[in-house]
Amino acid sequence: MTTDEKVDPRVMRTRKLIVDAFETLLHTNDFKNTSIKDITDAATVNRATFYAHFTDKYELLDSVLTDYLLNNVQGSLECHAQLNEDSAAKVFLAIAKFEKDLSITCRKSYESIRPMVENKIKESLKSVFIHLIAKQYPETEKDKAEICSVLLSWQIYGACLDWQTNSSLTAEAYIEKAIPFLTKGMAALEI
Amino acid sequence: MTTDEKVDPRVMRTRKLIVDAFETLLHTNDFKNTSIKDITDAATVNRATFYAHFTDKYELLDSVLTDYLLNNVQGSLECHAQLNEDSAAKVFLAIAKFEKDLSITCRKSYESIRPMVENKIKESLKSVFIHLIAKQYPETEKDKAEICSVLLSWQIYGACLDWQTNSSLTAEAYIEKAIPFLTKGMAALEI
DNA sequence: CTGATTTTGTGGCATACGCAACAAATCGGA
DNA sequence: TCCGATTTGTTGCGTATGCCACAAAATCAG
Repeated sequence: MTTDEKVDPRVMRTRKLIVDAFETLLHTNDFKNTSIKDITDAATVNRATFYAHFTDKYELLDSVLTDYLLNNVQGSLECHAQLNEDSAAKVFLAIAKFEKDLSITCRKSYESIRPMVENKIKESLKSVFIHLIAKQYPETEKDKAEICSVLLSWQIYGACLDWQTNSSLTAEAYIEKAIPFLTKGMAALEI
Repeated sequence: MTTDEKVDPRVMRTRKLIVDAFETLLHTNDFKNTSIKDITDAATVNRATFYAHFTDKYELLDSVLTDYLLNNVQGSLECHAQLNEDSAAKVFLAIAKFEKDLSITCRKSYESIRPMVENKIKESLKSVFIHLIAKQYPETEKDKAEICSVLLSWQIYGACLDWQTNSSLTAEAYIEKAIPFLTKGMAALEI
């Protein structure tokens, strides 16, 4: 499944230098005021080399977010997970943790990257649900599975945002109250 | 004084990778049982690249020791230091600390590298004293200055070793008792 | 708005590094 | 002792990175 073509060690190394420097910079600098030169200087990498890896800083950010979501959100589910209250709750908690971590890691940048983060999260959630549905209800038509996944991802992200801004409950308590509304929607897959 | 020719960032980087990996390896591996491949694997650097930086692992060790001594022993003296009891004591304490640090850092390797360490320390001490003498007694003939420096360096290294193995005094107390013997020798420079 | 300055991409050329292969040297066990 | 297996240096070639210069775009001060 995972393409493990051998990668030149130099490529991995400079990529890591760039990503690490980027993440460190976001602790103290606003994303939108961070130039490519700032990043490459911090990474002790030539500016031209940056462009051999990423087209611009947005692609770099995207890559960082993708990696993190892959490891933490999609990784929060066992490979044999089912689509049910349990997995929905796990995903909710993973997203909540992800946003908290990110708001700390990126301090100064969080507001300017939030829209991109929101998109990435919903993409990631959609991907998770499509995968689960295809495994559990293989006969479901593609459109239906996609729409169901999109709706679930919007619900969960919306719930997460609401929890952060309006709720005084713990994440666990919040999702428990929200679960019924999610499962009712999922049930439509059974028809 | 210090030659600050611009160095290719790649050279600095891989050199640091090699040195860092080497120091880390010495925590757990005996120097004499550590192969070049062990070092380059830990450094994620190609074996051929190692030979572009060092001729063998002895030169690597030498380089590490030289750097450390330059920063810690020779650096323990102000640039305007005089050759007197005070500077001799400072150098003694710096060497004592150096050997202690090294015995911790190199755990498993300390015994197998000790002879090399001893030579490097005495070279470093000799260099320090020659420098001090040349500054303070510029008219001293070269041979005399060298001989005096050699004798001082052997005295001090011997004192350090004796303190480590036989003495229960603190380093500060030990050197205080030893100082008179050093200064008597130094006095011969004034003749 | 204008002009100056900074940032952004891109390209060519020089250099350092990765890789595979090799012979010589060293090591370790019958 | 000898033989197989590592380790050691070395080489040629392909690739990634560094460096420099340049023009276009973006930013900023007046």
